[in-house]
Amino acid sequence: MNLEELKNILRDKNLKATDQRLELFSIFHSFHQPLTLKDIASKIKSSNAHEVTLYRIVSSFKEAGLVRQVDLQDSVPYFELVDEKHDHHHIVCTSCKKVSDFVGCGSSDLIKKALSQAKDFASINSHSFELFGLCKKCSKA
Amino acid sequence: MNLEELKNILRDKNLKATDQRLELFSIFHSFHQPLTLKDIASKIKSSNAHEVTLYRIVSSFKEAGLVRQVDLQDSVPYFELVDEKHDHHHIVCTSCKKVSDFVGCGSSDLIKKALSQAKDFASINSHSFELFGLCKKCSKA
DNA sequence: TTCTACTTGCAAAAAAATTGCATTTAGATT
DNA sequence: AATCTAAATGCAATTTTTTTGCAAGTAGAA
Repeated sequence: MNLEELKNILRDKNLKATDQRLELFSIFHSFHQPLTLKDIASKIKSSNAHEVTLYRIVSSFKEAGLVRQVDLQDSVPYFELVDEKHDHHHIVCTSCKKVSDFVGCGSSDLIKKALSQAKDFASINSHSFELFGLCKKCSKA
Repeated sequence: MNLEELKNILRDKNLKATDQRLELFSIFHSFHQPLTLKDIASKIKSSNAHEVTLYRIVSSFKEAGLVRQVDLQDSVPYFELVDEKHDHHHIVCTSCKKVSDFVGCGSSDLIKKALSQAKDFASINSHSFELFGLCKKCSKA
């Protein structure tokens, strides 16, 4: 997604394209991995964005469908850009917290299977799938 | 798992089998669905367990591997008993928060696939997989 | 029954998230 | 370019959630 597309999305949601929103978006974009609010605060500290503002921006991005909240079993919420194109998930090292990606969890078959089991559900709109283990470094140590 | 097995597990972890721990376990056992700390507090209110104690018990159960923390995208942490036997996951209605189960996400194949993609990872020990959608009631409304 | 380490209750603190309001600003309108 | 208005931000304060320290209580071993 480029700057113009971003501005259009924001405009559609009645969100103004402020410097801080653009900076936050570009941080997400350049790190493309899940970030905590503290991660974001440390990276954005050049400008003097207030912590409350980060909460509000992240929450508006979530509502706008730009950002998704991810649970990496680390007791703090992580956030990352929504990537519609890829069925993209995470592998997390429970020791050093390193995060790698993987693609293709085959969710469409699983969703069919799940709906056939759970007769009381009509449709599935999203899913989470994360793997937890040890990276090679931590595995040796 | 019966009472004796539970006591043995607690004993192995140097955890004493107190009334509150046994009651908390039986709550998890009888509801067998993910519960928040508030859920637990409301169900246990017969006895006068202090909120802090619930935090501590849940956290000790987590460390003991009895309980797992589950993210249902509801901004509060949920907890449920670990069920080693079943590869057991949740379908959550994003409207009314109803939770159903489904079994068999085929994680072993996915883990193989993921490890072949993420060359920097040695092993996977656990995974999360939850589906979010609409139950039939909310779908009609 | 006694003893000791683990547990709990209570109060308090720390951390995380939310809210109200005055000021500022993006971007539409003139 | 100047003006206007709804939305955004900063700041202070509050609320909610989670953690901590310590004295008193208790499970379970000796």
